[in-house]
Amino acid sequence: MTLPRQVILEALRAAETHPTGDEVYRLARRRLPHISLGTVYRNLVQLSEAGLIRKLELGGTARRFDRRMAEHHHLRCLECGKVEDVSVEPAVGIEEAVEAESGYEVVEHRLELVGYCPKCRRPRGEIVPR
Amino acid sequence: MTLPRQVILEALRAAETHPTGDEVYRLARRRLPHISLGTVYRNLVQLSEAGLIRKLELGGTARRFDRRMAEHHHLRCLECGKVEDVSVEPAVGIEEAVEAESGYEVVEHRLELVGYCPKCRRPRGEIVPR
DNA sequence: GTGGGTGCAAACTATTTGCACGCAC
DNA sequence: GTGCGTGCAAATAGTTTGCACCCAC
Repeated sequence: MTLPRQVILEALRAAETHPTGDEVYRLARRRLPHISLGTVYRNLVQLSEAGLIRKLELGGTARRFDRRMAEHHHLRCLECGKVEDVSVEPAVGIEEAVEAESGYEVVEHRLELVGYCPKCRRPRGEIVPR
Repeated sequence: MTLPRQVILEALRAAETHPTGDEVYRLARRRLPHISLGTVYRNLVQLSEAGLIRKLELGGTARRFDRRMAEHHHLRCLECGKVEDVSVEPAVGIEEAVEAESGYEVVEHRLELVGYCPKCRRPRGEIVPR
């Protein structure tokens, strides 16, 4: 556990959000101004392989990283890009059901809800094509 | 509806899979050898905005496109990258539940299962770290 | 002749990788 | 001195965009 790795892990754990690699880089640079983007990505991969953080693959272009390890799901705002956790677990038994149907060995499932967060919601009745 | 657009749409509709932009490009080039990647992407965006195809944002690096417009979910093989449709709908009422909990306006939800397809599954009992 | 669509190439975003160096052991 | 981790920069993957041209109207 080197210093850059420590800083990256703490930055991620302190973050309210689910930062992208680039955001982690910016956070880490506050404490280590000379840290490189390569180091950040290498450590994010390593930390997620070590089971200390979780690598998310949600919609949108960038990957995000999550300090929570427990199984949970995500809610993403289409306007500001913020990603929040959702506590509901609606898909109990889904993996087994799909295994039986498809012949796949199902490892994991991911549920992502997308919409507009309270701040970015349009006032009622206003219809804006997006 | 120009010829390239027609070819792209038909390529996608004929495809068994959920091709990435690049795969659509390769398929389209069979009939239009001089078509450009830019044209393919522009038309994929346009077709999805016109509601003729669906743009998927699943895990993994590339975006995929889907000829099916009805709401459904996906099963992705971690080994060969293939993406199949899943017919189960386990998340009835989830959008409303999450709206009530979070204050978001939920537009859509996406469920993705990941695992290993019948071809890529390891034989029983063999434990291979991946 | 105007406008949308095209091919080509360059730009762009997010991520990964090659390489030389440096520090801990 | 060996080896892992680092900073830097270049490479890569996937997608988007600028530009000049062409063709239908």
